[in-house]
Amino acid sequence: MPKEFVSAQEVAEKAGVSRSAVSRAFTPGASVSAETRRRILAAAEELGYHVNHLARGLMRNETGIVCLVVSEVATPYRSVLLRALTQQLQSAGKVAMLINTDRTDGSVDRALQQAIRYRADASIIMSGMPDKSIVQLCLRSGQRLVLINRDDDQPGPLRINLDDEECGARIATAFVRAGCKRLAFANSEAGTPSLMGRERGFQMAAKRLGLDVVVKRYGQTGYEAGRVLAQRLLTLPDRPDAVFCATDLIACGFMDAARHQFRIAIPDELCVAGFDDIEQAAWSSYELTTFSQPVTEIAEKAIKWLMEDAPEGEMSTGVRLHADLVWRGTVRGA
Amino acid sequence: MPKEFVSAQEVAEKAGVSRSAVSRAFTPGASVSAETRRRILAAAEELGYHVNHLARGLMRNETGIVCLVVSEVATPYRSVLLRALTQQLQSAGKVAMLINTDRTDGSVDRALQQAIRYRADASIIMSGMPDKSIVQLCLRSGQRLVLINRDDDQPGPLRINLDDEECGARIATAFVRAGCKRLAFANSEAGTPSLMGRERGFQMAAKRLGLDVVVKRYGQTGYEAGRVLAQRLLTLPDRPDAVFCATDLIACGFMDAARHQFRIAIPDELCVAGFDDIEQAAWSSYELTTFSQPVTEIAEKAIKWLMEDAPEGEMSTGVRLHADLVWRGTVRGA
DNA sequence: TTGTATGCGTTATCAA
DNA sequence: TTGATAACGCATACAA
Repeated sequence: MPKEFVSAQEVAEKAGVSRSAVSRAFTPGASVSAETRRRILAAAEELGYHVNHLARGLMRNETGIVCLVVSEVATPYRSVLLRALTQQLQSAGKVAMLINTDRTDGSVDRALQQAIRYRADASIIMSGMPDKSIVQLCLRSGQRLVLINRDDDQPGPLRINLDDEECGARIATAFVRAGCKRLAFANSEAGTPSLMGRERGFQMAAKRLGLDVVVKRYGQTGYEAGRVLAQRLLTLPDRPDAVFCATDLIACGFMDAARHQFRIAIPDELCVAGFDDIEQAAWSSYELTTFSQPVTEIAEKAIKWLMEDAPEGEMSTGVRLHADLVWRGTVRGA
Repeated sequence: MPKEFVSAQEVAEKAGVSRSAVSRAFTPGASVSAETRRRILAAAEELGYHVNHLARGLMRNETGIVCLVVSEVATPYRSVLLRALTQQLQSAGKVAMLINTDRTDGSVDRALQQAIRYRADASIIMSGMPDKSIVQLCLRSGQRLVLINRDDDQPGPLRINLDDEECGARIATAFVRAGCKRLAFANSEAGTPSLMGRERGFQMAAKRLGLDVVVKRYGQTGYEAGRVLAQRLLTLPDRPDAVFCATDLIACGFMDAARHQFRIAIPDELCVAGFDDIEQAAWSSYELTTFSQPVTEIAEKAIKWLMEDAPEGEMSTGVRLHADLVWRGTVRGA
């Protein structure tokens, strides 16, 4: 039980070489003869030796650790993004350290401190916003930072965002083309830049098309919020005939309330659209028209950037990706 | 940009003390005077110093890292379990390293090798089964292992399982009490011990009650499998009037097909039950009667065990937790 | 190609 | 309570 891990020293002795030889045998591109290398690997295999990445990180100033900072991992969209990131991280030879944050103050800051303690090569932030000072500290320490869907203007980190405003505009046009007159936007109170961007784009496009939008905001971005928002929007004297929901989860809650509680037919009496394209959006109980988050592309951009030698290109200022509109059954006249 | 992390040495110089003093200031329970400690912490704060956990782990033979080995993170049940584990890990002062596995051969083994390379204090396996030899290696290295929902009999790791067979029996009884005569079980081809346990318990209890069970297995444990299984079961000459689905996702797919494609009323013409109690099971489009995975309890047991000083109690042989039956609307006569 | 010597940032031991 | 010194396991500059 209290037996320790086997070290390079033991392998060296068993293979009858020096420990530097062992080190070289496990370093790609190092200068070792084929025969020595073979003997060392055999000894290592037999002893169950595995390079200590902590010690290696100490020497190389590169740990291979990438911190993933995220709240609400259990949410469909978040977990899909998490999967894409960890998978691509692994393919790139890195390893993911997962840090859960909550809505409390300083939660993200504490996560980044953890990243620093483990000397992570980079951190990818999917929730919340870190304090400027800690961002500066990370940057000074040579750690790379990626912010996903958190609009921010301080230079240094790579910022990956979507064309949220444009999406809002596109779905507004689609609603109008479907003959809808009374537009509504069902948002959460979270007020993150992406959510507000969708709201803004939707509202402005509607105004351009000569329509007003009634906006309600409630709770978080989940199913329950959708139910409550349905309650508030569908009891209005001038009931909306088209609703753009800030997330798919909100849309699901909204649709369930609309159908089962208000007996409203979708899309005949009410058009609905969401955002994220979570798995449930494709389920036949919903068949939700929605915008798809380009998760794979997001993960690619993030990891490519943090693997680069000199990330000081113009890319580091931020990239804006396109979210495709996925036509399903909740908006008339595809 | 190429500026390095700040070390204890720099803090020591700034505070006018030795680096051992700095080390002690950051070690709970070490012997430092209040005044010295204050000065050191002030200097550290100003310089942005954070203890290097890699170096600390090297000395202490304890890294604080716990590896989470899992496939299909993006699945509702898995992501909820993942959240519970990471949260409780963090509360316990540990940090989670997430390793994604797939169905390919040796995937879990490679994950555990990664755990060894980073000298993880423990690994928690939620998917697949590692090879005996690598399990032995982990154990010999002093690494603790937890297997969640993977039945296995080799001693050493803590094994956490549910009372799957008993759940199968309980829902069989409920179906019979609801007046159902033609029982079916919708399983995946994955054939994991937990899935097979549910099938076995269901089947045996039905036999005791004088009924046969028609079993179909297809695909993985997701929504699509449920749709296909509905196709196969609901077109049978002697159509089932009660189906126990191995997972909630299968149940959702099954119900959607039953309702929208076969126009079958649930629960009037068909009773359905699932397993996991994922969030969607509570959505009003499903209101699925199901068994709830005691995720919090699972995480508690796992983390308590791997934090213990001497885990050599009888607990290490394995624990079996109880899954509650959550009554909703898809089984008649609650 | 190989071995020797040195350093990475920390904690533990010991003497003061 | 404090400081000097020796590890921890590894990678690399340098000499052979």
